[in-house]
Amino acid sequence: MNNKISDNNIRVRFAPSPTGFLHIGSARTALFNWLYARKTGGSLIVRIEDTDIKRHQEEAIDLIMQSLKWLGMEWDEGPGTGGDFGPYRQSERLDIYTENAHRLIEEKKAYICFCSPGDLAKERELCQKNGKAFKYDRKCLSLPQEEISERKDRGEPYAIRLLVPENKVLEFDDIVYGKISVNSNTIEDYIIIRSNGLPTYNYSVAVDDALMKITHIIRGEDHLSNTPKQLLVYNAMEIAPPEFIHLPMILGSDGHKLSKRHGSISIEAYREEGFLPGAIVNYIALLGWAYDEKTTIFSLPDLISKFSLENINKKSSRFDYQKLLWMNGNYIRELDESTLEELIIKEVSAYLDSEKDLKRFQDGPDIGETIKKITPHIKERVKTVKESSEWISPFFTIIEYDPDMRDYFNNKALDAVSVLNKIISTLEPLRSRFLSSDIESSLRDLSEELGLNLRKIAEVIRIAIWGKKVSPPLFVTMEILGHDLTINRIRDYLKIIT
RNA sequence: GGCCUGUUCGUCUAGUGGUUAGGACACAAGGUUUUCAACCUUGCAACAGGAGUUCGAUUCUCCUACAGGCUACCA
Repeated sequence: MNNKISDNNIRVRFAPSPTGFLHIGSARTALFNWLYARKTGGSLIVRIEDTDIKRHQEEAIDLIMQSLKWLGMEWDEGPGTGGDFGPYRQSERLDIYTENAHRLIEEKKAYICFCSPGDLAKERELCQKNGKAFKYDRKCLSLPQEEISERKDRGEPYAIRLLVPENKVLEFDDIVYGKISVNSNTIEDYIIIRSNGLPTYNYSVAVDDALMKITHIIRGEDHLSNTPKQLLVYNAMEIAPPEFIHLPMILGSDGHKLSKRHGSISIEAYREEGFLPGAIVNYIALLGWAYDEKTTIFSLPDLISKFSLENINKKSSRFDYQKLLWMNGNYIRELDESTLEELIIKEVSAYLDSEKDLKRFQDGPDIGETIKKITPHIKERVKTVKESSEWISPFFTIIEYDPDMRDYFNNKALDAVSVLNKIISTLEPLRSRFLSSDIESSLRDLSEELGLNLRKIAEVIRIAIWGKKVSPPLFVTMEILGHDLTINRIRDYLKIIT
């Protein structure tokens, strides 16, 4: 995809399992891998871990890669991209796993197991009841060779287990979490190849990382406890393990695992909600990483130049939608006008098409033109692109006055009817020059004449022409609406309140 | 249950053996203002608890509590 800047051999990988959309947590993992690769001039490998047939969804692969690209990340090797260490889908590497497993059997580092999952589950349950830790009892380790051959020939299903050495200290130095050491006795002879021939995660991941010459494994903290098991595979294969960098988890606002009940968790959903990729990247970069004591806004190039593994922290963080919103508002304000216009045009057009309840004008104002005019005035008022529809749609639709807007002025010491009539006569002469500056000065004059402050006058007009208590800046709004529509809406409103 | 990990304002975080423990979001008040925002000012608010080491611990060690992860023929 792109030529390596320098051949320093740093190789990192992002290895999603295609079970759905790319979600927040995986996106952060991908981001840190990508940043590290770009920072060091190394390579980012994308590998699809699709060995779970039940949960596998073919479409998810594309969805995930689309989201990565949308966020601004590209990779150097992967499915569809190619590379010297492929294939990059585990489902296409099955032979590699079984070949290696059989070699391990020959080397007495693994063995065949005929125990049925059902029996094992029963035993496990029993242990749990008695409060004891279950560990596979190696029943099949001592099976005579003839029996193994015989049962295999009979077609009896079997799995392959890794022979875990006894009482060995498994140690690694995680760049984030420091020295981690576990006694091998706490690990059972876990299955590396299931009876259906497919490898299990802890085995295939280690085989692939080893064979793909991954030098730095950057992944979620949920894999910290799995690492010793994978170390066992490296040891068995006699390959030196890579560096490990575990990232603190991203939790929901209540401190529990991020899930749908916390709101949107997929990057795709945030895209649809009108979030900008830069804002999302900026926000998730700050979950578990900080550059200094004050900087919060980072462009992609900033992140690349400032990122370092040493600044990753250990504490899991909670996803704060409010802060993401704030961040997004920030990015919207910083966006150049024409890009923002395009986004808003797309959003508003889709909105007008999809909302069947809206009554659109037959030959209403031009969407593109209108949005160009109003964008500078709403860009600092919206936090997502999606919100722009609410601010803009009354330009193109017949407004409905809901009941509390109808009698809004009833209990106010303000004669709305007479004020509105005066406003009409003030505005009518402006027909040929219906510009916000002229509108404003005429209304200021009127305000003085009536001894009524501009705020009140604006309030009446706003409700009459917009049907809401909140609108984009009023005089510009009137200008864009145009003389006739403005006057007509005021007249309509008058009819309703008299 | 066993194993592994973590704990600074409500949230994201900075930080150090001696600091008025800093910033950001959120919240509150004020300013600006045609509404709402944006913007500016100010405020609120934290070192989980207990022992120890030390002249001195938020910082180092241990224990407890709480939280998270792994403990599958899921990844």
